[in-house]
Amino acid sequence: MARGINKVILVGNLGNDPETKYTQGGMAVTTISLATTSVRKDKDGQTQERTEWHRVKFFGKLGEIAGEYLRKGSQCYVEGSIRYDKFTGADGVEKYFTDIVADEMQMLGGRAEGGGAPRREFSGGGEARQSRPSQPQGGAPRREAAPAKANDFGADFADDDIPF
Amino acid sequence: MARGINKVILVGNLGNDPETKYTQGGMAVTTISLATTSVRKDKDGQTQERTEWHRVKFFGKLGEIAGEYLRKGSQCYVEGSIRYDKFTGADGVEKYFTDIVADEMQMLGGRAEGGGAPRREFSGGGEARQSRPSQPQGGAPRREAAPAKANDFGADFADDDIPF
Amino acid sequence: MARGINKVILVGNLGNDPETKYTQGGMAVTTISLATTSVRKDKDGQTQERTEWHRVKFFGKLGEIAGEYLRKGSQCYVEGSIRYDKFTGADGVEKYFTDIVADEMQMLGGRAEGGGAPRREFSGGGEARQSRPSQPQGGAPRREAAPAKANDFGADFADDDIPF
Amino acid sequence: MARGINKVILVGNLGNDPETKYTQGGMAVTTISLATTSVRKDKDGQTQERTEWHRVKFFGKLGEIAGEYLRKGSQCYVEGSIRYDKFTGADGVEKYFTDIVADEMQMLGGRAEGGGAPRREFSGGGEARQSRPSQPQGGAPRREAAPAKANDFGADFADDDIPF
DNA sequence: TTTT
DNA sequence: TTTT
Repeated sequence: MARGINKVILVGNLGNDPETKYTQGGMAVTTISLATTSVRKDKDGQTQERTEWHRVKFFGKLGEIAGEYLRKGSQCYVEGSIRYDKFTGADGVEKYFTDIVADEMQMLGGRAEGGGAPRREFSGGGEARQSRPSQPQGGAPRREAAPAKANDFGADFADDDIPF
Repeated sequence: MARGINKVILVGNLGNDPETKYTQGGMAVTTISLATTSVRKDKDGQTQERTEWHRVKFFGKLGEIAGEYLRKGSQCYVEGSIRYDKFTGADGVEKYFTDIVADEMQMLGGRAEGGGAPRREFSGGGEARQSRPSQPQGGAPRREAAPAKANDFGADFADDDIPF
Repeated sequence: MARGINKVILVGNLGNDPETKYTQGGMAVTTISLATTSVRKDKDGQTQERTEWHRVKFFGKLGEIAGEYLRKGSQCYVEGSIRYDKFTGADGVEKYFTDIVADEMQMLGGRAEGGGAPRREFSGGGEARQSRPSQPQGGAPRREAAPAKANDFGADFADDDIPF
Repeated sequence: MARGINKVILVGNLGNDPETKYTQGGMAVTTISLATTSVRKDKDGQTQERTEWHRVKFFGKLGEIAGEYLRKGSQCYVEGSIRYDKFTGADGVEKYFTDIVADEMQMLGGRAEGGGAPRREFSGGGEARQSRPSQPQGGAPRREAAPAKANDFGADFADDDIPF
C-alpha cells in the first residue's frame, strides 16, 4: 500500500563500465554512472550545457544483465525510483547519497566504446526485465565471483558494499 | 540539443508549508519537501515502509503558484528533472544536494492541514503551468516581499539562498 | 525481450462507476472511463478546453481492487500501456478500440460522488498493486459473481466480453 | 488550468518514413508510425510477442525536425499525450482515430534503414524541442513545399489533412 | 460521462 | 516533516 508515486525515467550514456558486486546472499548489485545533458539559453542568449551524472543501481537479475551487457558509452533507458541515503563515516561525518533504483532497463542503439570487449549484439533494445540471453558471450567476463556464502534475498550486504 | 532524458514524476504530500525566496532578479524560488512512501515485504514477510523526502524546487511563475497554493499536507503531482549540486562550505567541506526541479505541478484532491489558513479552494487540480488566479485569497499572505532590486531572469541568487 | 517502451501515465476522474466482468478463467477485468482535461489558448486568445476520455482496463487482482474502490468521480493515478485492438463486427465492419492497460493504480484524494454508497476510506492513495483490504465494506457490493467455472489465468473471455 | 495528467512516453522504431503535411497556416504536421513490441509468457509458457503501432504527430517546429531527421527504422524517444478523434465519413460512418501528440522527441542511437538517404549524423540524441541543426544535409530533401498562403498558427487544416 |  |  504505497502512498505516492516516485518514478524516474532516464535515457543516457554510461560514463564508465558497470560495477557489479554481490550481497552476502548472492544477489547482484550493479552500479552505473549515467549521463544526461540538458541545454538552455542563459540571459545573455548563450547556450549553457549541464550534465547530470546519475548513480543507477540494478539489483538481482537485472543487476546481472546490466553488468554483462552495458559498457562505457552504452546508451540505455532506465526506469526506476529515487532513493536518498545517509551514512555516517568513521570520522563521524554524515554523507548523503542519491541513487536511482532501477526497475527496468533497455539497451538502446548506438555503439559502446568499451574498447576490446565488443558487447553482444543486442540492437533495438532487449528488455532486461523479462528475459536473459542464456549464453553471454564476447570479451572478458564481467562477473566477479559471487561470495561463496549464499543467504536469502535481502541479506545484509558485504562490507565492501558500503558506498563510501 | 539535449542528449538524454532526465524525467521525474512524483505524487506525494508536503511535510511542511512551502518556502519561497526571491532571486536578486525577482524570480520566485519555492522549495517544498514532498513525501513518497513505498512498502515492500522483507525476507521474513514483514511489511517494510520507507519514505523518501524529495526536495522539489519551483522557479518563476510556478514558484509563485506553489508558494501560494500548496500547504503542509497538500497532495500534489510534480513533473520535473533531477539536479545534483555540490557546494563547498566555509569549513571547506563539500556538501551534496539533490533537487527535483519542477516543470509542472498539479494540486490533487485531499485536504491540506495548514492550520488556520484555509487554502483557496482548488481541489481536484488546476495546472500550475498555465494559469494563475488573479486574486489569491485566504489566510495570511504567503508571499514574502520580493527584493526591490530586480534584475533579469537568471540573475544571481541572494546571499541567503545558499542551500546550507 | 521487449523492444521499445510503451508507457502511459494518467491522472484523472472517473466519468462513471467501474464495470467489472470476469473471464471464463475467473479473472476480473474492470473497465473505467477516465477524463483528463487540457486547456490551451487558441489563436484568438480564447481559452479552449478539451477532454480526453480514456478507456482504462485493469486485470486480475488490480481489476478487483479498481472495481471495489473506484467510483464515479473518483480521482486516480494510472500507469500502464496503450493497446490498439481491431474487431470485425457481425456486419463485417471493422471497429477500432484503444485501451490503456493498467499496471498500477493509486486512488488520490477527493471525494467520490457515487450516491449512497460511501466508499471505504482510502483517501490519499493506497497502492493497488500490492495489497488488498481483506474486508471490503460499505454500500452495495460491487462484485458481480465470478463464473463458477474457473480456468487458468489467460483463459478465453466470456462471450459478453466482446467490446462492441 | 488543466485538470488531470495525460502523458505518454514511447521508445520505438519507425515503420516507414515520416509524412509531413502543412496546414493552411504553414505549420508542419509530421506523422510517423512507431512500433513498440512487448513480450509475455502465455499460460502455456509460450512466448507471445505483440507489437503496437502508434500514430505519432509532431506539430510546428518539431514537425519539421521529425520530418527531416527521422527515417524508416529510426529509433526515437517520444513524449506526448493521447488524443482521441472521431470523424464521420462521407458514407456517414464514424471513424475513430487515436494519436499521440508529441511534445518532445529525441533520436536515439541505431541505424535507420531508409535506403539511400543516410540521415545526418546525430548520434547520442539531439533534443528536438530546443534546437535545430542549421544545415540539414544528406539525401533527398524531405520537406514538401509549404502552402504559399500562410495564416496564423492554429489555422484550419488543408482539405487533404483529413485523416481518412 | 468526470472534475474545476 | 506528509499521508494512510
